[in-house]
Amino acid sequence: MRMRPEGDRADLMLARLGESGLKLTPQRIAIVRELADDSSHPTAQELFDRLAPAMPTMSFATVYNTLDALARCNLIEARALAPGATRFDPNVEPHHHAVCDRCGCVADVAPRPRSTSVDASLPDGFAVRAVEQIFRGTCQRCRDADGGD
Amino acid sequence: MRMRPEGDRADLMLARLGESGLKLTPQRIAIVRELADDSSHPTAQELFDRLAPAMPTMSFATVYNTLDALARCNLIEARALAPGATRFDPNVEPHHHAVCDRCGCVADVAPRPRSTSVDASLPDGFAVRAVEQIFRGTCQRCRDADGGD
DNA sequence: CTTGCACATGAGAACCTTTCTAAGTAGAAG
DNA sequence: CTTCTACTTAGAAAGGTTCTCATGTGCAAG
Repeated sequence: MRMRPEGDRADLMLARLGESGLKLTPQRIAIVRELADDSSHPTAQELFDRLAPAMPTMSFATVYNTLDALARCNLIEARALAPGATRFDPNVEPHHHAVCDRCGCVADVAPRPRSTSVDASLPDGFAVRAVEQIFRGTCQRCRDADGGD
Repeated sequence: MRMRPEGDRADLMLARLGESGLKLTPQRIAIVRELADDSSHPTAQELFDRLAPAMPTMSFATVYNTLDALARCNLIEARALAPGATRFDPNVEPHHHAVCDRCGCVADVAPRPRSTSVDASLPDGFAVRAVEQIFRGTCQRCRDADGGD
């Protein structure tokens, strides 16, 4: 994974969306641009709130429809990292997550080379597609806040 | 982890609940007995449905309150293994999960000895409390069904 | 140009999951 | 018996997600 100039990933996602036979409507373009370079793992509500000022008539249905279409094209992944709202991740390369118990923030964690080897005692006949790791704990900010107030 | 005679784990959980100053009401006893020896990771709804025939007046609030109390006492854990309803797990020893993409069933996976060593590139200052692993894929049943129909 | 069609959108309803509230109940303490 | 506290209940309310359906838009066919 290397650095990309801004907008590059959004353009790539839009191109792939188009190739899949989906129309590049203003709403879809706005959602893709909002999400493409965002590593904060936003919820549908958060995306909607950010887009609302620029597109006041957009509805939740469109946000969910677009996120669903992006997920089908393997351009984003929907993640259940904690109870509550689903989070959407534009990073589809294998990687893991650190989730703060207190504030709920999510950070990407690079995979370890060996973490793909599956020698765990899986159920008989279970065909593994992916291995997800979630590191639960407390982020720097929350630890600081804890000591401070 | 070793085999336990039936009811043993339920009794242990009830004893601990009592020690925590909580009353052992019929509702709580029923919920604990239903959950204690169940490794299917049921949702609140599933528990409610199973208990309803025996306790027709019980409400969801009681199910959630009890699950919350059990979680606070570290007798169960609430898990977000997929988008949708939270699942409740009576196994509080460190372990991982295999989740079927198709039917959503969940099976426990014994932890690997080395899997607790955290040499991943975590965010600066992140204090790890626990490492969760989720193996995503397809269970035997769904693979068989796929070939069969 | 007009018509028809397939696809998208928008607004709100509907649905599911979870939490909250108000009122009632049971049991222990005095 | 009275009082106090904890618990339960039913339903309302609050999030999150999906569905419905009328409307709109762009394109292809006629």
